[in-house]
Amino acid sequence: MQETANRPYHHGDLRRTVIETAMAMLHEDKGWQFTLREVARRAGVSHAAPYKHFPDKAALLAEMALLGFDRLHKALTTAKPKKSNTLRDEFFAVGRAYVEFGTSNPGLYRLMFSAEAGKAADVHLSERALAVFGVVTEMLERGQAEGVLRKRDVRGGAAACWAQMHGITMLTMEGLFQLEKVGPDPLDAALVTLLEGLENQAVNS
Amino acid sequence: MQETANRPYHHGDLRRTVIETAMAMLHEDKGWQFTLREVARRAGVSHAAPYKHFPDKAALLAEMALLGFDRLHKALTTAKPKKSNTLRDEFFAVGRAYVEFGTSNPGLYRLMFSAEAGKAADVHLSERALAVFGVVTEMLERGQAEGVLRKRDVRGGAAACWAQMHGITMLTMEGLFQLEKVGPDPLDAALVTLLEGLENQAVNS
DNA sequence: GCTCCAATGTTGACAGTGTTAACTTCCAGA
DNA sequence: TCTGGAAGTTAACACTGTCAACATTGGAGC
Repeated sequence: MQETANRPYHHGDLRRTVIETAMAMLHEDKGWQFTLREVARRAGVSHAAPYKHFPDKAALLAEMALLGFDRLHKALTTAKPKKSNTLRDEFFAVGRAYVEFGTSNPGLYRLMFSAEAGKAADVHLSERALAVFGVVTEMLERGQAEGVLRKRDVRGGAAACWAQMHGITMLTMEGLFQLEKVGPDPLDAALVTLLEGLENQAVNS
Repeated sequence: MQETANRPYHHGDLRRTVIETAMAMLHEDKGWQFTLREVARRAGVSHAAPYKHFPDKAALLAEMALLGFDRLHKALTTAKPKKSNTLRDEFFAVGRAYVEFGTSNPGLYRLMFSAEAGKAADVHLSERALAVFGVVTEMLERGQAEGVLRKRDVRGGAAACWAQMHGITMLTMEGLFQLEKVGPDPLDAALVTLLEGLENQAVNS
């Protein structure tokens, strides 16, 4: 991108390039920090060019956060087993996919839940962000319909699930779940505990 | 602090003042961002003075994070009911205190779990940070000893608890738990679900 | 009591950042 | 064909973290 020789004056698709470059930089430094000027540099464009596409750095962050929620949503839905499996399998598949997403995109995941990104636009209240929540809710509804989970306000259970997965993810990212203090497989332990709190005790032995 | 007239050349206790000022600024902007120069300004001291007490901004952040863990630890232990209450009461008291701490110190809480603070020194692996984990572990051990909680590797259960509380706290801070999507009292719902996942089903009805 | 030194505070500089304004280039629609 | 506006550039501003060189001081050792 650096050869200024034959590069046309107009980039052509700078908006997308900026986002992609920023995403790539987020992947390198897990500190989820990147500089707008460096993004421009890598895109082979002057440092003020991005401002023709984003009013603000915060706007770019918000956009990226939304993109992150899209990807997370996709990761969860594709992880969900197609065949009519037991709810337990689905539960673990989704849970593990959630944590997996976070730990393999720590910078992006951090950004998605950071104050800077959320403040700009109401990222977290957007449909794209809440779609993730929807995946969990659907799963619980199915569980209740099948009688595997106890009948309760689904929303509360979904909140518990979300919180649990989010918590596990962040603590794993921080390296806290690799501690011997936390036992051999804390991720599974946490998921089991959560699931058993949701289950219908009368049915499942 | 701004009157340069009678202020002595040496501040006397700048280290503490810097930390306190930074803490105060953290409280104002929930964005957990503050600038070293502004801290110095408020402390009535030149912009380079803090460098005589902290090698780095990261070092200051790390120190503040550790202080945060101390405060959280204290908040949890003082919230724990003194009288020999039921475990359930203790559980809810500690859980609510945890979330309460986070939501009333969002900047500090964010800092405590941010990558920047953790990277510098191994903040999260320090005894002061793990003391918080100890509170949860103790609680679960008591529960198992009393037969209220099912006997299992305590560490896994403690991991689940910690993750759940951390998750609830962050999602609450983000305003996600004020959504109608999430039901009337998501905090309690999440805690109940967690507790019932830990409980010994044979004993409790 | 005096002296000197190390700790503490100050000043000035440097590179780098986000952001804006004024200017250029170039494509698309009249 | 002409032209207006979208897209990119350059130059500047105020700000940041950090460092080196300098100033001030309280206190340890004589």
